[in-house]
Amino acid sequence: MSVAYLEKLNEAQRRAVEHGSDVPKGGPAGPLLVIAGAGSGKTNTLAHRVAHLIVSGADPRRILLMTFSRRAASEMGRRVERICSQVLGPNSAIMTDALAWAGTFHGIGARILRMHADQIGLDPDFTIHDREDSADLMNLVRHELGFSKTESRFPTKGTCLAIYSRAVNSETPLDEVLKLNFPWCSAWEKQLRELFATYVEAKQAQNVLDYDDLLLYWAQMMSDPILAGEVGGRFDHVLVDEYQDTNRLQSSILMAMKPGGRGLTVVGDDAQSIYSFRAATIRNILDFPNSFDPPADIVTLDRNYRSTNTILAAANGVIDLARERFTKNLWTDRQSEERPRLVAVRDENEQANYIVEKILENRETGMTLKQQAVLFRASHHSGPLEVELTRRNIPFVKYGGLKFLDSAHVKDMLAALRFAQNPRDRVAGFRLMQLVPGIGPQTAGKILDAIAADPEPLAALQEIPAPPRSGADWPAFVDMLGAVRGGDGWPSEIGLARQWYEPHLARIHEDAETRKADLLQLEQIAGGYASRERFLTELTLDPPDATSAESGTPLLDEDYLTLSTIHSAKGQEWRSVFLLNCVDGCIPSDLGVGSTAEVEEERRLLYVAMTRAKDYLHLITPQRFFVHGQASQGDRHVYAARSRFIPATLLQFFETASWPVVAPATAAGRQTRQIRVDVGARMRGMWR
DNA sequence: CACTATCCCGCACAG
DNA sequence: CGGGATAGTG
Repeated sequence: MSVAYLEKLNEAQRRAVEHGSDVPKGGPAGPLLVIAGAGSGKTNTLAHRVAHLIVSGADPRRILLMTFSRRAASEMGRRVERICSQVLGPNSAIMTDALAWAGTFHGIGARILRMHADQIGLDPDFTIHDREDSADLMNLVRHELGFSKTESRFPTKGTCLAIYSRAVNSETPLDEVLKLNFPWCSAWEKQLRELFATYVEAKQAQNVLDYDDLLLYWAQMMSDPILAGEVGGRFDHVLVDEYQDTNRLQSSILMAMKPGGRGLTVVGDDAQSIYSFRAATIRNILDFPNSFDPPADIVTLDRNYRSTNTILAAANGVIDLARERFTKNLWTDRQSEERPRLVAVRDENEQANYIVEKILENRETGMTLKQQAVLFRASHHSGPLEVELTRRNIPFVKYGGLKFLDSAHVKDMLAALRFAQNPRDRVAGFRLMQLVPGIGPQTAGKILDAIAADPEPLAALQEIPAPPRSGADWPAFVDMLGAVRGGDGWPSEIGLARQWYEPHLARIHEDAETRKADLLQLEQIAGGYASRERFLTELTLDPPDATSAESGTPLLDEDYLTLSTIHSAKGQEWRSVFLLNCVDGCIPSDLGVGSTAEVEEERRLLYVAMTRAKDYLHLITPQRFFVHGQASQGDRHVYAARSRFIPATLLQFFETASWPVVAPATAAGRQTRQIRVDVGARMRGMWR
């Protein structure tokens, strides 16, 4: 079959798209691995493959497409639809249910678990804990077991959860996880085991699942042959994007869904693997071909359509120094005279000034803000820049870091809704009750204990005598829960919760007014969902990931600059990219230099950042850093050196510069003189 | 027992 | 700097 849409693809892309086309009626082909380098048209190829399957007769309702984020899933859906409608006509009935099963592993897991809840002894009304909720529950259990008062310090709730999560996601026994990833916690193995056992029991008693459970329960479910057949048999084709960032548990699920690999396609790039902290392992992608007999077919996309040859040369230079590599270098025919720039500035404030100046210069030449982005390793690195952008009235949207849902008042509101949804959810109830004046941890705990055993916990709550010091606030609280639970439907019930909450908000927070605006925004968002359950689930699995300078979301037609962590920039591209803090300590992060594997991942992170750029790339190296943990105007600082991932041998790929450009030193030039010898770095170098 | 004041440790990336 | 444990007060 020769179809117009195939002609726009290059030879390798086309092989990936047409793989298995000889199988009749769009039936499942053998397993396929697509190694897709940065900017190689991966999303487009995958979209074409899905569309091609549909056009060839596959049922779109029987296609499962798993992406790394929800955003990627909906983008894929749009593209597939566009391609299909070109071929089949805009009103073709086949598309009405197009890609009903596109989403993240976690989102799909939640959906499958609710569908089969009764078959695996799960209450389908379960609520889902996000990471913070999970940590809170871990903390409750930690207290209960008396581990918060141990003589030497017991690991914090976050560390406990990280250990637990790592063990689950990497399918590794606890002792090994401790030895490999958390050696400083090894002494607590016995206590941790007890903690985790109690944590699991608590989750079950409370009818809550955490992120890991969505995968774990799904994987466990697949060990039953009947259920495995049912779930796996629901899909003819299973396609997974960003396969380099999946973990053992996810690959187990996949193998259980499609044991022979028929209908299975995975796409990824080992050079862009940056999620090992979530237990992702590139073994998944490397071992994929030989997990099957006969082995999977492999298609490699190594032509880059995104970046200029000079940017690509620099990026290839960086990744060439990686200890282990499995993919070939990318190539392009986009010629450019301009090499990427490596710019030394005095400190983070100068870095902000430099970037603002260049961004405005770019805009003068016709490049919109939307075509430009500033990337960074850690969310807080953009602090000084955000201040400067705000001061100069440059609109921006920031991805990554502190989120809308993390603020206390939003969490309070969600706790109210979640407790109404699932009154056995102790984390929600515990948080919520303490908002009532006169109720603290003790009272809240006792009330939760008292209602926990009752099959109708909210009814039991009505019967409980008001705590002595809570006065009229108690009946108001109980009434609110009843009203929200049995209220006149979604989304009006969120208004009931807000009306109850507002006086408490005003009492607890100084800046109640701005927080109130957030709650109204939450209510707006809530209106877009069909039910309370859907709202809570979707919000937990797909939290809004951007914050903007002004309150509220910026208008879509407005021009704005993108600020993003490198992790959140995955899969994206801009004409001009600036990378902040390209120095040792930031890239690699000083927290990530413990093992070779960690350092190698930091290198890939730099590679991912560099390959986001189409035409212009600036790596900024501030030479002086103000250290954390001092007053905002304090001047304790350290000197930083250029990232170790750009050694002298790679300087040939860059245009190096200092900024601001200074006049030759004069007697008065003392304050602006450039650093000529980084003595601090040399001294440190003596020991490495 | 709730609530506030103080001191100390540890710290990213995110579904 | 900010969460969290701890001490002190009403």
